[in-house]
Amino acid sequence: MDASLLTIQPNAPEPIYRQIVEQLRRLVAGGQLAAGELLPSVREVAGFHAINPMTVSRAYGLAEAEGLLERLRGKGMAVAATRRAGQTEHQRLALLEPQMVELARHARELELPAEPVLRRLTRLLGD
Amino acid sequence: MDASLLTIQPNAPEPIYRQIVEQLRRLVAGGQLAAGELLPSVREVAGFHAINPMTVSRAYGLAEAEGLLERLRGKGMAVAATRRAGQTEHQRLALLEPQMVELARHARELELPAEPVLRRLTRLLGD
Amino acid sequence: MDASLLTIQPNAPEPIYRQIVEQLRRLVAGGQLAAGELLPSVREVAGFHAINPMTVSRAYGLAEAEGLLERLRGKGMAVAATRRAGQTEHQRLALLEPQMVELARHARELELPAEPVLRRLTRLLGD
Amino acid sequence: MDASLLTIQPNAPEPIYRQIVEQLRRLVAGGQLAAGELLPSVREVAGFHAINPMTVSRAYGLAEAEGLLERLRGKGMAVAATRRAGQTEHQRLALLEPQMVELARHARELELPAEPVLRRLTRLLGD
DNA sequence: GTGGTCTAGACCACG
DNA sequence: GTGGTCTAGACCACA
Repeated sequence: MDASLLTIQPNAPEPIYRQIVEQLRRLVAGGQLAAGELLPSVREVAGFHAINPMTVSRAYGLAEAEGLLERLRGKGMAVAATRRAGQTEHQRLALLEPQMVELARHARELELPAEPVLRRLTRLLGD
Repeated sequence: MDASLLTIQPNAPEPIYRQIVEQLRRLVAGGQLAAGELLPSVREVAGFHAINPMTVSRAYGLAEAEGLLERLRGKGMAVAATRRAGQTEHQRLALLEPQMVELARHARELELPAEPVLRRLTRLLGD
Repeated sequence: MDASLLTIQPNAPEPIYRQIVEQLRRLVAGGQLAAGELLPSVREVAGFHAINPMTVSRAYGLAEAEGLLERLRGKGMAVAATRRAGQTEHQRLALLEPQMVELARHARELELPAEPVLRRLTRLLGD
Repeated sequence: MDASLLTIQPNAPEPIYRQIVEQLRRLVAGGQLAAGELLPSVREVAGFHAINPMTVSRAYGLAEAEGLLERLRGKGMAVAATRRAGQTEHQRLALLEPQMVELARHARELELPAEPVLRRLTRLLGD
């Protein structure tokens, strides 16, 4: 995996370390990161995105704690071998559920009908 | 307007005062809060949702600073008279854009095709 | 920047947090605070002037909201990088306009001729 | 005296009742309101400026308390007979002192030289 | 170390 | 009745 796979927004309200952890979760669930695959080093990620190494380290640590990653001594962090890549589509969709619920609530507050929202999302998802 | 119009999630990562400000923005843009309409008092909102009055006051203050609300001395806060109720659908959709972009990015990270995401959202928006 | 650069008058009708915001505006516009410069920490300012940290925090937060300052996570608040230090003299003079208009109105109400007012101000500005 | 002599800014941070009291002080000191002169009624001022009668009443009450006005039974409020109209220029200038000091401080914070400030004020005072 | 959020409560200003 | 300001202090999040 390459450091450029991660998207970091330093000024987002979402803290950086959590941006990383959550992206890792999705990339593993979606199979873009296969079990056993080696992650870029803390220094590499930190350098590439110009962020504090401690922040990356913290993210890796949390991902390890939840069983997403595992530490390979002398080699770095890798996707945990126990992770079967690619959960079912249904399981992956469930990870998006909270965000979709919130989006729907906001659309309702804006008195937006479903149609334009779906049209715009169709375009965005089509990329 | 009634204090029950606001939805507060005390345990969300989003701070309460910002939840309020952002909901006000959407409710005003969507026309559910008309220009000139009086908002529930700080104490009323605080009591109803069992939060500290200062938290509500902070939200109202910020909304005033950005020109969304205005203070009617001795009467309370009202939607700013300069706010034309109900922007165009296009303008309201633009307020959802960042959230939709993020949702699409996450779906891509999960390697989810567009179809199941749109199907689920159609249901959620239909309510 | 040093905490002593700020002048706080605890008994002025102008609330403390706004005294701070407005001083920051002028100091940045005047170039005494350069873009990127780190501000004294909340605790430092609060301690130096014997006021509550939250009061300072509130001022910093508002200044950030209006794009004057930016948060450097873990390091503190700094003058926003987008702020070009030192606007033109004309722009800075415009920031004084409301106060000058009000002063002139009061002089007129007092039936004071221009001459003694200008003489006194010349002295005050000469310091 | 006519209600239109008073300038009211309902949205200024300065509370309305104090705007009135301070204007009365200056108009009396400057001689535009002569000792014994009758003021417009509370209702008249409130109606003309579209503000709450209680606010005007409070201002009149305070002005009476400090000996600026006096209540003439059945006739209304008048400038106190003991007020000699027109203090010396020096005394009137002293009433502007705090505002001039503050203006000078702000100019210094803006790194503005005396010359453009005085030039602008000359124009404003000349009206 | 940095700032952020929230609370509980006092007190003020305004109408 | 309304909102505003400030305090003291707890606790969290981030680097």
